[in-house]
Amino acid sequence: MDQLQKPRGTKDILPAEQAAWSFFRSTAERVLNGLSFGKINTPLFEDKRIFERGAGESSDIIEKQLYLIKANKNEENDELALRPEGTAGAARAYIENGMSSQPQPVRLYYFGTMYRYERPQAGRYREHNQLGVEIFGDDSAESDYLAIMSALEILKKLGFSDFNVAVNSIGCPECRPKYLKKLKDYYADKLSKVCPDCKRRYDINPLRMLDCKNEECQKFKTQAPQMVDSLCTECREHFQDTLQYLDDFGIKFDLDNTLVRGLDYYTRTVFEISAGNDKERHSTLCGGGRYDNLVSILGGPKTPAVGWGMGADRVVDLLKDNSLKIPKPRGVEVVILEIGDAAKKVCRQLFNSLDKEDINVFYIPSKLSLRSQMKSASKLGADFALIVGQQEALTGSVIVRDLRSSTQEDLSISSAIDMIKEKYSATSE
RNA sequence: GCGGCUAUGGUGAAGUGGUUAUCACGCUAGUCUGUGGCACUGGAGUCAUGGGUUCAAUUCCCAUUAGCCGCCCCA
Repeated sequence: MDQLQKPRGTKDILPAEQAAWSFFRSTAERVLNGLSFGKINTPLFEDKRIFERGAGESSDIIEKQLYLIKANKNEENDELALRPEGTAGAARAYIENGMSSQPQPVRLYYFGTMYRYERPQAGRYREHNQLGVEIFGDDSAESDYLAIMSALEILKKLGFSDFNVAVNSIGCPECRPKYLKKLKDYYADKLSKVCPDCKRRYDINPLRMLDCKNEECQKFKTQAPQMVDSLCTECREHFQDTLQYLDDFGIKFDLDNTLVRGLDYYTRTVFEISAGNDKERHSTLCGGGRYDNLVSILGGPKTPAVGWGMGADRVVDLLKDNSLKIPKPRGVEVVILEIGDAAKKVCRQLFNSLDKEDINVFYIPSKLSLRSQMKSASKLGADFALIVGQQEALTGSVIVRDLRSSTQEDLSISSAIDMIKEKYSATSE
């Protein structure tokens, strides 16, 4: 038979990698629970209009990357789509579950897979895991700060110390169009001198022109109008407040007037976080911003909100690359080796008393030689082997062998139990 | 979606237009029969898939698939 392979851009997460993943998840949950975020799970797929309306039909994510699905083979329409991001679904859930009548702000977080049809590369998948938070119902800069701070806090607790935080404000539907017009007016008579990429950007996404690395374009960039100078009063004040919070709490950031996000629902604050050595932000770890109009676009009450998404796969990769300390899960701690039926009774007793103490004991009687049983014990990765054979059964003793140091001693049954108990009560947290 | 590079046992690597395709580690079976990680002896690869060129292809060519890099975009 042909061997089939996994779909492009997906991956298997094997047992060896699970420790890093659960470290990421448990750290994130601890931090977020501590900041009064509540966890929410939403469906993997939604009515595709949820995404279209929120992210914007012309955005790359919707236009080119959306996975459309049919409910079944006979279904004509593909009105469902795999979620390409988590915010729209969370906003839909906020509305549908009447969370607007709960005490505001409502702080939510989620963890799950996202789907985007695009060309895979390192740190870029068609199915990837994302951790995200959303804060609904507060338009103050406090929440912008809380959002950014919570992301950094998670990264710090994971052991990272060096990242880039880029912040910008892209204004609101009032002031943003005015700025874009200014920018295009500025470039209008320079189009012939600008690089081909920028010519293209002029129509599609003029803000990207500010980000051009081409040499010819540099001289125009410095003179170009800046978004921050074009913000309306409310937006400017909100942005200043946000930056003030970051300053006050000693969060280092770069103002980046070229920072724009790929989803249409963003307003005002936008930010991205990348690893310290990734100044260009080729591989963003976390990106987000404010989206004050999304809830009403999806048919809910006018509700300001801010949130972010974090690429779990990228963070986990980085954990491994930086060889940060990842707590190991408890495996087998003690193995009981029974040689001959005479030892059965004692072995049961040992198993029961250690199992009760929540020690991970592996006890499956085997007829194999002591030699091969020792081999298996070694392969199980146990710390201790308790060996009971004919002789021990007769004298009521047990051999306690420390498999790490290869030392062993002959103890009575009760002192053997006590010794093991002590080992694990002292070391286990 | 565009351009480029790559593809050899589980992993990492050699290598060749022609009889049994190397090496390390790992895995596995056994020897040593009351003591593991040592030692020794074995085992496992249709050289990504499908075509083509050739007397002959793992080695050359094409396509497909997948991975990686750049662009685009983003998590």
